[in-house]
Amino acid sequence: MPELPEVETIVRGLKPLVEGRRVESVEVLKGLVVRSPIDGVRGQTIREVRRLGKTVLFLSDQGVLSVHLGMTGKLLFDGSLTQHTRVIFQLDAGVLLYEDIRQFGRLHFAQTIPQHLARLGPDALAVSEREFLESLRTKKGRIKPLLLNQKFLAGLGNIYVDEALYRACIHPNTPVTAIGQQRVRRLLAAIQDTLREAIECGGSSISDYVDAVGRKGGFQERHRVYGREGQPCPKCGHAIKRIVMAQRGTHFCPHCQKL
DNA sequence: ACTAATGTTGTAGG
DNA sequence: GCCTACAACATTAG
Repeated sequence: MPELPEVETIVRGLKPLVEGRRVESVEVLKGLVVRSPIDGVRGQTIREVRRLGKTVLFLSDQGVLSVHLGMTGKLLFDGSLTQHTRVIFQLDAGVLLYEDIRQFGRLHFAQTIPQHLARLGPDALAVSEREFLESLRTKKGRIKPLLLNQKFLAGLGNIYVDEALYRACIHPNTPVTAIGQQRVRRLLAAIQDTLREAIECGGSSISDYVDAVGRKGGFQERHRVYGREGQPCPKCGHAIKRIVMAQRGTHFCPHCQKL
């Protein structure tokens, strides 16, 4: 799915298309992704589209529609219906489709920003060095699972954690207590550089990610470790290794990222 | 047939 | 409470 750069790309694409538009009707074709009623958006004018971590928020005067894309969720403006179209939002100009093959995504409508989103950590792009350092200092365990934890930092997923750790020369299994202040600073810089570059490229299209108008991203061509098992490290030429950590495929260079 | 896939959450055990 | 591993959710692709 959509991690921070992909969601950011979707939001930037949607903004000029749906802000100011009125939702004329909502049709739920298959309800698995909708766990609480979203009829409340009908008749609402979308004032703002915003990203919160990996969630897309549609703000109106009466409430908030939140869309988490799970692994295969898509928000498509003026797309055509497929067998995986789950929700149709008819707007006064154009149509917004929610599509989701695996249906791990979730849509909610509420008066205010939902509770579960209030528990998110600071946004990975916006967090200050001081906040990151102080929060990390109180944590235990290994660095990769910590970076995947949205309550610690919102926005990173499996691709960008591997890419950021590679750039910071930190082994994914490193105990967080073993990372000194300088290296923590370098890690945050690596995280934010990676995210900014990925946004510039329109995100990573690994399997089926596309933005709001159906365009693929380009950052997958710049991945240095993710999905590159056995291929040479761009820095030292050693073969990229793949292990399983935190139940996720984990890619790193055993020479550049030592424990 | 088996495995892995951009994510989150609940449960159990240390 | 914090941390880890595992299963579950549902579908597709190699």
